[in-house]
Parts: sequence; structure tokens; C-alpha cells
Amino acid sequence: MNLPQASYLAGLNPAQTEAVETLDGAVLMLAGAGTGKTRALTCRLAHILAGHKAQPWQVLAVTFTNKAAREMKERIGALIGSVVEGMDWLGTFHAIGAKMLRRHAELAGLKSSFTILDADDQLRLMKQLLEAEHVDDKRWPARTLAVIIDNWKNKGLRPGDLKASDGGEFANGKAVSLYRQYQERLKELNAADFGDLLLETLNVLREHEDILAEYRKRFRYILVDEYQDTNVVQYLWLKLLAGSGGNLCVVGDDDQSIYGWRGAEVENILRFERDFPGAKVIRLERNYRSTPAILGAASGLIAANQGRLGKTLWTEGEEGEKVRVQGIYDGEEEARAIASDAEDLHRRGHPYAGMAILVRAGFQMREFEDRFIAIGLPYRVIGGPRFYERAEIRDALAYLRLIAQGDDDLAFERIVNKPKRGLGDASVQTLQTYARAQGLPLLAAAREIASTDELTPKAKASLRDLAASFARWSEAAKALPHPDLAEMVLDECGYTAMLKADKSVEAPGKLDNLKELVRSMEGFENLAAFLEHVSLVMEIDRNENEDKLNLMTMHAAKGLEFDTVFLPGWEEGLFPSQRSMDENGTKGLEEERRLAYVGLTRAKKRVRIFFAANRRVHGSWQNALPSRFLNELPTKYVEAGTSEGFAASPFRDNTGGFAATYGSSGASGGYASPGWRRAEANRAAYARPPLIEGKATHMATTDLSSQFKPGDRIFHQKFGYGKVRIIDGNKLTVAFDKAGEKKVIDQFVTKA
DNA sequence: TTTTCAATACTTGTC
DNA sequence: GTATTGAAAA
Repeated sequence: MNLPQASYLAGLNPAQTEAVETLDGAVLMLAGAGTGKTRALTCRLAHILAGHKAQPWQVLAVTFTNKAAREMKERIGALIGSVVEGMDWLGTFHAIGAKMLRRHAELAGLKSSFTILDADDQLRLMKQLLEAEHVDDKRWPARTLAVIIDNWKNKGLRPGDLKASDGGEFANGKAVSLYRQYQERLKELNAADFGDLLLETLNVLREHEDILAEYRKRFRYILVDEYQDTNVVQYLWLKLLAGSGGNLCVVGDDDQSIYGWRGAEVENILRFERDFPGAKVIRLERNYRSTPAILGAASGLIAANQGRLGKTLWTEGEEGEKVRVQGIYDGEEEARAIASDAEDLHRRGHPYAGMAILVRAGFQMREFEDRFIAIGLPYRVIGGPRFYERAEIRDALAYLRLIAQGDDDLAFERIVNKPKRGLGDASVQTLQTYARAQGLPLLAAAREIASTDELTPKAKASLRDLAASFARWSEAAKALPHPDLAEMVLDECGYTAMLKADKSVEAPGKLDNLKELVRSMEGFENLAAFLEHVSLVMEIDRNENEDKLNLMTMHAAKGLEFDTVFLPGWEEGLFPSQRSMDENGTKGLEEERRLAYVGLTRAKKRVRIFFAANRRVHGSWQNALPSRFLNELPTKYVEAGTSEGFAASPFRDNTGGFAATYGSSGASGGYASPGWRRAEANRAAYARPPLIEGKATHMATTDLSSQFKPGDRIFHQKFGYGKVRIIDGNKLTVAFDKAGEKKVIDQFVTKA
């Protein structure tokens, strides 16, 4: 394909061109927000393939999300056509890990047909282990163990790599032993969890030089997107595959690293030049997305962070609308203000689909949804509960899994009594004991136990019926197309009947979801292919072309862009999140700041930030202070919004006049007068209790006389939840869930 | 075994 | 404030 100076290179700026053409050796593409990263990346791949530097199956291209993988495939396809279909190794870390692990499963003690467990299965398994070890799951919940083990796996640590004491307090020091048992159980079940897809694969590569050599030879070019989000295993895995002389190109932006809490190590990108000596660093600094005002505000904010690689983003064009910052009275008014702003813009010809509300945490979405439903504003929530995670979908999948793999005990446990068949804990327990004694999978054991006297006649009959049904379905699976099979199974097992009889509001939606599931099966060759897809791709395509206002978390917004971005809830404690700062100190704060940066840089034309003076936290009202991030926005790019509700509120400010600057100036005038400001300042000084460690915390709005008694459950902004032990005047001794026993002043505490 | 009520927790969330 | 979860009652 000798294109006349390859058409896809046209229109790239110099930095992008360099990123596309520098094919050999290690390359770090530092791509700021909106700098045409995806474009450069897809062009690079097109360049490799069109120039016959490598065959499509000799390129390893890794992304974090399925969406990113899909997009990349589409865009390369658009550039070079169907050659992209040969790119067998384009996908998420987990999809590629799964593919490798299936090839070498026996080296990891698995069969290549192993099942991939999701978080639900994982948790159920751990609960069983904890029970067997007589661990009090009140004190040491399975969830916590799952997090501990996941973290180990993210760091590339197997049970053998740990000291017995590494588990800390958990279950009186049994964590490492539980990890070992968990891994053993997985092998017995012929299953792997998500962490294993990477960790086990890494170990295969580490321990088998011939296999590693084969992959190294195969992958002539390696490309990694969102490198700032890689964790330790992913890093080790890439380093191994790339070797010292590999053509490894990583793309990322240290300023957009927002997944530290789930194991991502920004250090990976900061360290890249040292890891791969002679690496070429290419900076993409020209921003094509945002106006200078937005970019200026975002750059000013992120400059407050330490230890950045540093980029200077620039953009052309008119400065554009300033970032509007607006204080309002409470969360309800915030929803009202944003809804009417959105309607206003819509009336002036801006589609809803070009607007997004980006919140810090999921619970903030509720008041927006309430408002939108009340006024009939069309909206969509992005990144909500995942389709395949819905209970009814997982139930249906469990039936299908069991048909495909009769020994999938976790699937069996899930559906034995769904719909209700009169098989409660007691019966299942008996069955399990029997199965273990006979060395049988649960389904086979169900068939056999019917001829013993172990159970009540009713339970036996139920189990016999169930086993017979599965035998019938497995037989039918051979002849029937799998979507038809799924429909038949759901009808015959009584699941659809159960939902039809269910009078709750959710039931019809669940039935729709099941229909959608059956429909989505049509695109797959067979049941096994479908199930593999489901376990790796936790989403299905939804029509995204309707004109609806977008509502999502800032995390979910990464990689997206909108004309207008609304950023509600910029208050100390909420954003930056108190918990993040408490648990990770400055590191946590800096990650919050990067999150703010991500939020701001999603906007193309306008940004509107809101903060409320009062907000309900866990049911009780809290007085809130404007976020410190507001003070970090360069004033030249910011303007104050107006709001009656806010101006009328007794807002107290102690962040250096922020409320006076932004909260009540503008057209409504009056309240911005020096006299009013002084009066407010005095009132604030008078009413405010002394600050702990000079740090602004939320104040309890309830009256000052101690209203607590020993045993009360309370909430403290800094220490979290706890129980009151002793009361001494206004001083409380509180046993906090996480922070231990502390003496605190009652004004900093609210009833939980 | 199933239903009901009280206790409990409560960022972010890919695969 | 509320969704989920676990233990007691029907």
C-alpha cells in the first residue's frame, strides 16, 4: 500500500506526526487533555500496518476499557479498512490476559475452559471460606478480604510472596492463609478472577522462557493507552513482553491519573524514562478541545500539584466564556439552578446531548434525577449499574453457565432457589456436604441425592426436577440456536413467570432486560463465545443518539467531551473528598485535584461550577465551605454567578472572602457591598467555633448544648463513624470504627 | 422456608 | 435519607 504520503498523516500537527512516525524503541507520548491523543494513536497503528512494518496480529495494543478498545478498532478501520480485523491482540488488559491464559491454562493449574468469576462470585466464595475458618464476618467482612486480596494481586503478589504477617489484623492474621485457600479453591472450581487473568499470565511468562520468547517475537510493536492508570502487574507484564529492545509506545497523561485507589501507580509513567533508557518523550500540548478560558482555569488549578512531568497546554481562538462559579443555598437549589440553566441553553439551540453534569460521587445524582423527572427533562445516567451486573441478568447467565459447564458450582448455588423451589439454606447445606463427600459437582450431586434419604421428600423432588431440567436443556442446547435456548430455559425454569407475578415497579424493567439479553446473544457464534464475551465485557451497547442531558461521575467522564459541563458540589469535604484526604493525605488531595482537572477539561465551550452553603450528609444537614479548588482557579478566567437563594442565606465564609467574591456579586448587587460583607464576616467570626488544627471542617448545624448520650452512633468529618463512650461537658470520648478511640468536641460531631 | 423488620453503612468503579 | 442486609417471627 504505497499511498501518496499516506493520507492519514495529513492534518496532524508536528508533535502528532512525530508520535506517529517514531516507531522504533521506547516512546512515551505525553498527551494532555484534548490534544488529539486518540487520533495520534490510531494513526500510529495505521502507519505500522499500512507500511507493512508488521502484520495485524503482530501488534499488541492494550486499553483499559472495552469502550476504548472498540473505539480504537473502529477508528483504525476507518483509516485502513478491514485489515484491522486481523488485529487479534487489540483489547483490554484483561481480555488479552484471558486469551493468553486460556492458551497456557495447564501451566497455571487450570483447564483452558476455566470460568471467569465476577465480583459477586468472588465474594460468595470468600464468604464460604470465612465461614469454614470461623471468622466473624461482622468484624472481618468478606468485602474487606476481597479488597485485600485484590490489592495483592494488583501488586503482583502471590500467597508465597507474602509473609504471614502481611495481612495485618484481618481475621487475627489469617489473611494470607485465606488468600492461599482462596487460590486453591479457584483451581478446584477451574476458575480465575479478574486479578488472576493478569497475575497468572504474568507468572506463566516469568516461569517459561520459551513462551515469553514466542510472544516477544510475535509482538513487533506494543502500544499502551492510559499508561498512567497501569498497576504493578500490568507494568511488570508489559516490561516482560517488551524486553529491553522492544518497540513499546505508551500513551498517557500524569495529570489525569485518577485511579490510584484501585491500584494504579502514577509512578509508572513518571519513571518511564528510567525504566526504558533512551526512551523518546513526545509531548502533545496543543489542545483542540477547550476554549483558552477553560484551559487556563484548568492549567492554573493543576499547577498546584507537585511532582508532575509538566506540560504547557495551549490553544487557539477567542478566550470564550469565563468559567462561572456560583454559590447556592442547598443541594435542591443546585439541581433547580442546573436544570433551568440547561433548559435555557436548550431553548437557545444547544442540544442536551452536548451538556453533562459531572458529580464527585454517585449519591449526588439523586437530587438531579428527582428534579429532572419532576420537570420532565430528558436525561441519561452514564456508568450506572452495569447491565451484566443486574441481578436478573446474572441469574439468567447462571442458568446458561450451568448448561455450558455442568460443574460450575457457583452458578448452581446462585440459582438453586431462584425462582423459589423450597430449597433453603438447610437443604443446600446438606447437598453440599453430600457433593463434597462424593467428589461430585453440585448439579450431579443433586441428581444422585434424590435416591438417598438425606433430605425431605419435597426437597428431593425439587432437586430431581431441577437436575432433570438441566439434562433436558443441555440436550436441547445441541440442536437449538442459543438465543432460543435461553428463552426456553427462562420460561421453563419459571423465572419469567416469577417476574410476571411480581407486582413491584422494577419487575417489567427486569423482563425487558432479559429480552435485551436474549437479543444480544444473537451476535455470537455459540453459547461459549457469548459467555466469554459477557465475563470480559460488562456492558452492552445502548443507543446513545437521543438528545438527553448526561449525568455521570467525573471518573466516568474521563475520555469524554461536552460543549457544556456543569460541576456541582464543589465544597470542602465533598470535593475534595474528606475521605480521600484522610486516608491518603496530600497524595489523596492531589488525586482529587487531578479529578477536578479532568472534570474541567471535559468542556469545550463552557463550564459552570456550583457550591452549596448547606448540604444534607447522611440525612443530617451540614454547613459546607466552598472547595479550596475554587481559590486555585486563576481569577482572570472566572466570573461569579448569581443566585437569590444563596445571597439570602446566612452563608459563612472562612476561605479568604470566597463567598463574598463569588457568591453574591453580580446583577443582584446589594449583598456585595462592603458593609454587608463586613457584617457577614463579623457574624461568621462570632458564630464559628475554633478550628481544629487550623483546618476548615464542617460544622454541626444543630444547637450547641450536648445532645449526645453514651452509646449514640455519630459521624465525625475527620474520623468517620463511631459510638459515644463518655461525655465530659462538650467533650466526647468516641470509639470510632476506623480511627479508634478519640476525644472530640461535640460541635464536630453529628448524629449518624 | 419465607416474610418482615430492625440494624447498618455510606466515594470513586474497569474487567 | 435510604438501600441493603441479616436475624427473628409467621
